[in-house]
Amino acid sequence: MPTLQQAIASSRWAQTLTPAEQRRVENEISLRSVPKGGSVCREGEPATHWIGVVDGLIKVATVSPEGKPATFSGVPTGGWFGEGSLLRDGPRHYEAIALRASEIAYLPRAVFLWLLDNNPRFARFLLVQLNERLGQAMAIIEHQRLLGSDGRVAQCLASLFNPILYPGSGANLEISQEEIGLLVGLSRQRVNQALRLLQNHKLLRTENLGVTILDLEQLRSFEG
DNA sequence: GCATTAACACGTA
DNA sequence: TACGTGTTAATGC
Repeated sequence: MPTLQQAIASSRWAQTLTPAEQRRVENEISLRSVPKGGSVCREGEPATHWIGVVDGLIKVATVSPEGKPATFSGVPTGGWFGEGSLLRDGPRHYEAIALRASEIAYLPRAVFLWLLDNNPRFARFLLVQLNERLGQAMAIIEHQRLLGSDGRVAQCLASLFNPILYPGSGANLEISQEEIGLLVGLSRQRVNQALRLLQNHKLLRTENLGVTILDLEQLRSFEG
């Protein structure tokens, strides 16, 4: 169970803060334990907080009117999201579900905007993050319809390992094959098959609980 | 063909 | 014991 200080220290943007800014963040941030399958935030509700994954794994998705889920991306430990809805000051266009028991941090909108207005380094961090997300979205659009299941698994893992968005993770990520399946919309067995194929191509190594990336670039451009 | 569910054995925390 | 993994067989689109 992480403390407030550990939660803040694990976030890269926190290192841009002045002592005074750090104090305000510590005072106003809140932590919540979300059980596996629990809701982190709901589609349609007003965006009141910036949301960080202190520990765990969540997926960000929408549900179509027919009930079909569409996953945008997974967010592992160390990731922060929801800045788009905060900047627009509108309702969230997506929901977030915990894929495993997770510790989630909520930073109030007022503090987020205050940091954005007063700290250029924080603003720069946000720009880099937004730009990186845009790149991810483009990659999804470009590949989604062209790739088979193996390619989608490769893309999903490559985005989870994005060193700019999620610096803490390193080359190894603790994620079960079932969790990957939930992210990309495939069965565990099919994910297992895709992982073995990618392992044969020497792009990654499967471990007992998780995967180690050997070649992020090749993984990102894998087309099957 | 391709993916899914169900079922089983195996290894590890 | 509980969980994740590797594998196979039957079923559906």
